[in-house]
Formats: sequence, structure tokens, C-alpha cells
Amino acid sequence: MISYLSEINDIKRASERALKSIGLQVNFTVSETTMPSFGDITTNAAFLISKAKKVSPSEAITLFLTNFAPASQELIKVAPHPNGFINFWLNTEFFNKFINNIISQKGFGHVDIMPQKIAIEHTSVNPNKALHVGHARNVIIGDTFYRLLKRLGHHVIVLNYIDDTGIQVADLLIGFKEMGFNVDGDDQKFDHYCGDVVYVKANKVIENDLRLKKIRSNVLKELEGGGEIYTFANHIVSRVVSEQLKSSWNLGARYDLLNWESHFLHAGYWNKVFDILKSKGAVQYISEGKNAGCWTLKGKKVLVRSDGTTVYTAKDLIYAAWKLGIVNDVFGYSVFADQWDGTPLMTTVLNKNGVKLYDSVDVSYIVIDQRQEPIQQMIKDVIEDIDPNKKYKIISYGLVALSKNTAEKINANIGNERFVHMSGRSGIFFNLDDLYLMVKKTATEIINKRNASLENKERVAEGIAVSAIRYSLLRIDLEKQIIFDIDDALKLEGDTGPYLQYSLARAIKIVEKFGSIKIPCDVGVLNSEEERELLLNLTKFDYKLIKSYDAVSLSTIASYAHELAAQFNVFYEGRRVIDEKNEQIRNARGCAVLAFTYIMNDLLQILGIPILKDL
RNA sequence: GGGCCCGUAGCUCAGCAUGGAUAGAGCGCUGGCCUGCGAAGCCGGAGGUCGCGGGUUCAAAUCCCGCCGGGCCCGCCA
Repeated sequence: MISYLSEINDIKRASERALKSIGLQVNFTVSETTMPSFGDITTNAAFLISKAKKVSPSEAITLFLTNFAPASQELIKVAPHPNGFINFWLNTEFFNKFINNIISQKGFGHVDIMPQKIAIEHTSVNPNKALHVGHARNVIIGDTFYRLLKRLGHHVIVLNYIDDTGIQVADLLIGFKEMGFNVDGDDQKFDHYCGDVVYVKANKVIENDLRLKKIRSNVLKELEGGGEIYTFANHIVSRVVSEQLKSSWNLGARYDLLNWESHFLHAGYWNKVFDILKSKGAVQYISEGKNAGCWTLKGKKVLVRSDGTTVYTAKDLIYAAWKLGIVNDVFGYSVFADQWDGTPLMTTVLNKNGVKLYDSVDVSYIVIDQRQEPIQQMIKDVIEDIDPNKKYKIISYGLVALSKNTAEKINANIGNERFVHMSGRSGIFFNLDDLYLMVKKTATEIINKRNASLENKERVAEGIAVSAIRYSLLRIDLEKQIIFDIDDALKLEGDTGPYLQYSLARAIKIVEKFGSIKIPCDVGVLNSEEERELLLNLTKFDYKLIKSYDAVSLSTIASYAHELAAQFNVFYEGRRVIDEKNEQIRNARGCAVLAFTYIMNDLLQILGIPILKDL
């Protein structure tokens, strides 16, 4: 497919040949320009020639150009700038080829990349509580990266790991078993009831009660063993997970498989993994010092305690090894739930009579918050050391905290602090479901004010809520801490998800009213700056996707989508389409608008933003 | 003490991968634009020592070093 990317690559190859024939091998760049007046693509090759050959910039340019012969010469005009840059303009033929391709295949189509088998794990929230806005960041990052991988043509499986044998679940169980909380819940959603009421209270009491602490450690042991308590836990945990899933699904996320910590333990995975670790020399036995009697990673991090039990990191290692096929899969599989997109969500089962489902992958991504990065880094080192053909990739993101204003709204007093970190234990968190309902309510109010006769108001308000929430978390760089503010979250104008939906809706309306477009398109008549900029940016679709993938930067796609939408809006305000008198121009603009709808549609799909024809 | 991340306009953020030519958005403030494809929009104005200092370079918001400020991690917890 011809695109901005294909031309950049062509110019790169041609420049390499040119430099080679001059006798140079230097690290030049071919990149986007900073301003429209500098052309569409630029290279710094002449600077480097000038320096290496000790000639003037203008001589360097001449030297370069006499040896420069791109394959698609007819699509590019070269425009050297006296100060030393060599700029390139993409010409009408290029844009016509691109636009006609998009229109004939109703979209951009295949992106050129080597497909891989990939697993991505995200969400993985302890099953004792509801998802809060911090978890939402994890879900949205994971789901969007999944959508990007999928769009690029990779074979992807989405995993969600349930730690059903941990201390948080144990606390919850004690709340039910020992403290008299009603297992049937009250009238709120079961995950909210467990997290907001039972767990918070149970944890507080247990921490100050020796008897209950003792019971808790027994519960923990029994959970790993799989007795009567485990059956009870299973019942509670499944209900919580089912409710958590509803929250994720609301945001447009989906999964392929649930993995349970208890299944890995009951299937005896640790011994298999431990054997491999020992045989590869990845673990060390410590015979003296404070870690005497323990097995460690890198001689530091304890994996197996002196009493022979394992620490939590061992479970992460088991899971990592299983994902990448370093240990064999012994599970059976069955359907856990049907999802909104029509796909089944599978779960492992311990009796292996189900079909084989999981085929180990070559690359595994895990989405985690920054606090867990060091330990995951250690796991990555160990795993990639054991099998260098496998890749264990970490996507980490900054924590989501609550602004002072937001904390006060959930009755948390934070004194003079500017923000507060969320904590399930102390009851300081902002539940995702609450956020969703609040944004939906605000959207409904706006709809009633501006577009009261709209059909499906409920569905539209939901679509707006999803877009606002997803976009606001995606537009911010992964590394950055987010201080969540509910008032900001309820703003639906400006650089927001609804802005993208709105621009696409406008474009779709034009396409509907336009009538039939004559093909092939000739967009050569669109020579105003705003028209050309729109066309140019459309051609950058695969360039931006690949950049986003390579750098694991979802804000790259978010800003690209925003930029495109803004350019479309400028075009929309400045140029008429349907009632344009000049038939040639009218048709060309119709082509541009149609191509915009295809590309924007694709981008919103990747961002997980619902496409609304009316809002 | 060791390590990781962040610092760009009053506020929230792009830009940094691969150094480049006039640093961009949104919110807020302010002045305009609906008898015309949807005003959740568009156009204009005010607002910037790119945390500070040094270094590399023809060229630094971008790379390197140091410092300051903010956040986080460093358990035989999970």
C-alpha cells in the first residue's frame, strides 16, 4: 500500500544508495517536517555530507542529488533548502493513488508487518473488590494495545490473571465466615459490596485481632490446598470476577482467557518451573547470612523460603513460563462467559478433558503499574535467559491518584496534600462504575439540551462515556502519573473523546447526503492549505500506527486522531462540499471526506471509541 | 544508602524514539462566527528563561553529566 510510510522508506533507501556512492556511511534521518512550508518529508543527509566531506551545504546538496534516485520518483518532488535541508514534496499523483486505494478497499487495509504470536495480560485485579479508576488505566492501556496489535496483523490472545489465593481474598472470606456479613450481599453490585463494605471492615478488624489473624493464615494454606474453604472461595471469587468483567466490558474491553492462581498451584506447576530454574542455573541456594536456607534470584530476591514455601514472585514466574511455553500446558478449557463482541471468554479447568486451547506464544506483554516494574524486570531477565527466543515485554504506567477535590467528594480527608494515592484497604478509591455512570449522566444532560429528539439516547450517552473515559486516559503518556479529577473527567469539549466522535459524525453526514462519488478521484484540484494538510495527514495512518507500536506509545495514536479530527473540522468550517458548484471540486472534496471517514473509523476502533452516527 | 519515572503557558497535556528551520493543543481568560454539510464546532487576542547549571554539536525541549523539586520501588508480605 502506498502511503507516507512507503515514501519515507523509499527516500531512506535511495538516500542510503546516494551516500554509499559518495563513499559515506552515516546515520542520517528521514522524517516529518516541522512546518508545511518545508515540504512533507525532510532529510538531514546534506548536513552530514557537508561535514564529512568538508564542503559547503550547497555543494553537499548537489553531490547528494546527482546520486539520488528513489524508486517512486514520479511521486516525489525534491526541494533543497539553501540552509542545508533537503525537503520533499509528495505530488498529486501520490495523493490520488492513496485516496483511490482507500476508497476502493473501503479503508486503509493491510499494514505491512511480520505477524507474531502474542499474549497480552492486563487487568489482573485482586478478586475482592470493584475496579477503580487506577485499574481502569490498566484495562484501557491493555485493551488498546491489544487492538493495535490486532490491527497490525498479529495473532493475539488476551489474558486476565485472577489471584484467588491471596491475602485479600482471605480477608474477604473471613468477613463472610467469621464476621457475619451476608453472602448474598445487599442491593449494590456484588464487587462493590465486597470491596467497599466487607473487605474494608474485615481487614481493619483482622489487623487488630490475633485470633482472626491465625484463622487467616489457615485460610491461606487451605486455599492453596483446595479443600472446603477453596470451594467457598471459588464461589465468592467467581461472582466478584463476573462483576469486574462487566465494568471492563462497559469500557469496550474483552479477554480470551481467565487464568487462576489456584489452578497453577493445584496443577503442581511450581516444581516443574523450579526444576527448570535449577537446571539453567537461574536460582541460587544461599547457605549463610540472613537468607540462609533460601533459594534466590540473582542471589538477592528470595524465591523459596527456608521452610520450603514460595514467595509471591514464584507465582509470577510460573505464569510467565506458562505463557511462553517454557512449561507445558496441562489445563483443560471451558467457557466462562459470553462477551459483548460475540466471542467466548474461556477459563482454564483442572480436569483436562476440554479441548486444547492455549498455544504458547513468542511474545508476551504484561500491563502493570510502575511499582511492580522492578520485580517484573527480574522475571523478564530470568525468562529470556532461559529461552532467548522468547520475549517478555513489560508495559508499565504511572499511578493514578485522586485530586484533593475528588478525594473530598468520596469523603476522604487528605489535609493539605494536593492529591492522595488510592488504597483498597483504607477505602480511598474512585470506583470505575461510578465514574462511568457520572459521565453517562452528564452526556445525557448535554444530549437533552442540544439534541433532544435524538433516538437511542441511552446508547449514545454510553458511547460518549466510553470515549471520554478511554481517551482521557490514553492521551497521557504511560510514564506519567495521573492525578484524576472528577470535574475534569466530566468535561466533554476540546481535546476529548467526544470531539473525535463528533468530527466523524459530521463527516458521515456529508457522505450520506453527498450522493454517488465518481471514481477514480482526482484530488489535484484541492490545493488550499487546509485541504492539502488533511490529505497529507490521512496518508500517515500506518506510519503513526507503527511508531505507536515500536515505542509502545498509545498517546501517539490519540494525538494523531485528535490532529486529524481538528484538521477535518477546519476543512469543514472553511470549505463547502455538498453544495459546491464546481463539479470537479465537489467530487474531490467528497473523496477526501469519504477517505477521512474510513481512516477515522479505523483509528477510533483501535482506541476503542464507539462510532456514533448521531450524538 | 541504592534504583526507576516525571518536571514544557495560570491549569491539564502533546512534541523527546531518529538533535534541525517560527515549541503545539485543550481548559481557563478575552473578542468574534449559526436564514449555509451538526456551534460537543471554527477564527482572532493575551499567556513560554521548555525546572536550574554545565557539557557534546554547525545546531539541544530532545543526547550526556551534576543539582533542585515531585512521585514510586528496594520484606523469608501478597
